[in-house]
Amino acid sequence: MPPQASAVRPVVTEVPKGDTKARLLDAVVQIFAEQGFHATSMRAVTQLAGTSVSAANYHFGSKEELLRAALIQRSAPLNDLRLKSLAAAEAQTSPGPARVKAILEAFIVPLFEVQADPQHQEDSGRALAARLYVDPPELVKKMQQEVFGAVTAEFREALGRAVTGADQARLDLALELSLGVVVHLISGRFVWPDPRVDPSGEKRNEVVDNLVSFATAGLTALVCDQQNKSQKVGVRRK
Amino acid sequence: MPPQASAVRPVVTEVPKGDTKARLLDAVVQIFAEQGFHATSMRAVTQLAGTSVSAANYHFGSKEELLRAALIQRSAPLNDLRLKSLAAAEAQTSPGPARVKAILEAFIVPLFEVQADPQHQEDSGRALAARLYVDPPELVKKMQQEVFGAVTAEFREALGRAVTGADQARLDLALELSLGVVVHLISGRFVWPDPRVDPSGEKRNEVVDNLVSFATAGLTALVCDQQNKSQKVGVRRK
DNA sequence: CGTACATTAGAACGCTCGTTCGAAATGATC
DNA sequence: GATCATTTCGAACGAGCGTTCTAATGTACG
Repeated sequence: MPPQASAVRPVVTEVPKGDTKARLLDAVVQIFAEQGFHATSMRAVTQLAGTSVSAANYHFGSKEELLRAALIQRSAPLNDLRLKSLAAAEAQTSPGPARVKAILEAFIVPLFEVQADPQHQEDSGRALAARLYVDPPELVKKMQQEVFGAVTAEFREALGRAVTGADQARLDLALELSLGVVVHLISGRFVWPDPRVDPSGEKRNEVVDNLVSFATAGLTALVCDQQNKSQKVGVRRK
Repeated sequence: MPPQASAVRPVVTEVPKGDTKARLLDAVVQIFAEQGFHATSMRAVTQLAGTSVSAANYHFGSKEELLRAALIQRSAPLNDLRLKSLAAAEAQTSPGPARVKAILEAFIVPLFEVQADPQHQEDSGRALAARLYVDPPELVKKMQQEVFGAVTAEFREALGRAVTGADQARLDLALELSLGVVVHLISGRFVWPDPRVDPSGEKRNEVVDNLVSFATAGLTALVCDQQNKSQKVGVRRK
């Protein structure tokens, strides 16, 4: 960064100008997604962004506010895509509610599509969302609700419409469990097919398909098959 | 190991004597389960254990070794209970493999039974296991494999016997997803019925029942209903 | 040119972290 | 009682953290 000043100066362009804020947002997303909140240091973030910690605090005020800004920015396209997919699913079966599988599809698939957005080369958008569900609560839980709460509520209502008669508590539990499946798959524990042996992403899509099927079957079993209420499991036999 | 030589020793009792190691193990489990590895400090642990950081390092050498010792100690009863339950499930349908639901039951329910062990008043054993799947990988992943790997492999094989013909990759994925459901439910994100309004634990057991049903339905959908391979989902429509 | 403004970098602050060290306790053995 | 290993503790070290302060940039307008 220092020795280009004299130069011919063909453009300037590239990275440097006033996009420090943008680079900081990119960097914090990337590191936070990989490491979690506690392990994400301002120095690591600013170094990755090619700037200084004081610049970061100048623009965002604090580490927490920096992360919040990044979350809001990054979650917007995901939220849009989810809501659009949900609307499409409901329109397809209108009048009448969408099928359960279509709803879950609208909830899950966008998580793996935003990744394909060429704007953000990394798949850190996904890992970011997962971190939100995985990091120690107090700090991050509020942001999670702030960023995803409204959209999740929409899906909850859509599911309620799709499976009339099921009691709300079981549906909430089922939705929570579905969320768990997604989070676990995203949170880096699962080893995805190597892009080099799966360039078309076909195998990755198959995994997503299976994920949707798994969640649909599980949720359906809880909220539709009411007879399983009788065949209890022998918990706490003592 | 040192101070049992004198034998008789009717009193002394209470907390103080040579059980510093035990108290440290309790403390590190409790805090790590709540906060994760990075947020767990030696000072917090030793303060909770009523001793000093130097004592902890004297007994265990480092923070990492302390956690490893705790994990090994705490996972042993869970592993035992799981394997015993699995053996019982397989014996019940012998000859011939156990049913899928029975296997998953043997895998999941013990997580919620060790908690009832009066020896360990806290339910931190569960949260501990969850942390293992949720904390940033590098440090903890090896411990996870070290502590749970063998038993998980046993269940994988049992499932392979139960659903003959399913391809291994899908079964692995399904098992991974089932694990995800459990982890998510355990990891503190889910708000359990308050023990004060549910003293018998009945509602908690109901949640566990539903958890098993969910996982069974999801897993069955992936590895048994082979026809769902055709009705693909529209991922990555671009 | 000079002034005002926004932006950035570097140094320093106070704090907590894991670890280490030396000196007190403690208890068993002679 | 003296000796010795085991155990515990307080103090300190160096490192990293988030944040703040100050000075140095560059840029736009009079």
